[in-house]
Amino acid sequence: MGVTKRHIHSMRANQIADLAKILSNPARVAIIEYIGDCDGCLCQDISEKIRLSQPTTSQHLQVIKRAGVLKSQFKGKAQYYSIDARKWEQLQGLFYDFFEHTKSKMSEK
Amino acid sequence: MGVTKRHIHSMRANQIADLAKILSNPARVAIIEYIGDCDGCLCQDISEKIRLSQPTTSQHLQVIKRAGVLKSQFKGKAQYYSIDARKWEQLQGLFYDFFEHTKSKMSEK
DNA sequence: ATATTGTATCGTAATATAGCGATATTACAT
DNA sequence: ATGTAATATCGCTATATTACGATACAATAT
Repeated sequence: MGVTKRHIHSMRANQIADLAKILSNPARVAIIEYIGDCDGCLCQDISEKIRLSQPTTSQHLQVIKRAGVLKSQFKGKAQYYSIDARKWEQLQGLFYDFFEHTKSKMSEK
Repeated sequence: MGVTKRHIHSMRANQIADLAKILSNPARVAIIEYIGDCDGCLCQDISEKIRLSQPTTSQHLQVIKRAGVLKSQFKGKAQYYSIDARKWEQLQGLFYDFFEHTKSKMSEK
């Protein structure tokens, strides 16, 4: 019926899918790349850099933030975004484990 | 307008997004996990295992295959799917580089 | 030739996603 | 108090994705 059937899959499969979803849009990849560069970026600057409107950029930022990968801090009226290094490390570990686990199962055969 | 604007982003950002898309659905993650286990699986078996219909499973298999991550081989009427180890390694490398690159930029600041 | 079996494809419906303009909200400045 | 600037949210449209039943296709078996 067009809705992803989350409940039939394992927690792990859902978790990996949720995190992969963050990177499944090139605008979000570009945002993460840019924030890595400037460390403490404004939405407006990001918006200009990646050439998407401010509302669209803001929405992508929310998606990444909801997943815990972004930190943000108000300084006056401006909001400075940066990557949460701990979460980033954690995310990397999750993918790494998945890749390695799959490989180890292959080589057993 | 609801269409991802691929052309405004870098090749690299698009490439990462395309590959992340493979893992952005728990059914596909589950399929990859299962194929890793059995090495040479039938669509039907996978379908039963992940509890999605045969057509749905077949579609997901095509998505993963189109990205080059699956190999398949007919033996009579049956089609045996397995993971392309080289491509898997390559995929892992791409994600690894992205994570590391982002981290290195963060630590410079 | 016909039946059976395993896959793929078609058609369709429902939900999700991506994008933007308009508007609201918030904080600082004057 | 009013204006300005940065961000977030609302409302909308168009496209993409997910899922399934029905059906077509291909290879073996009878």
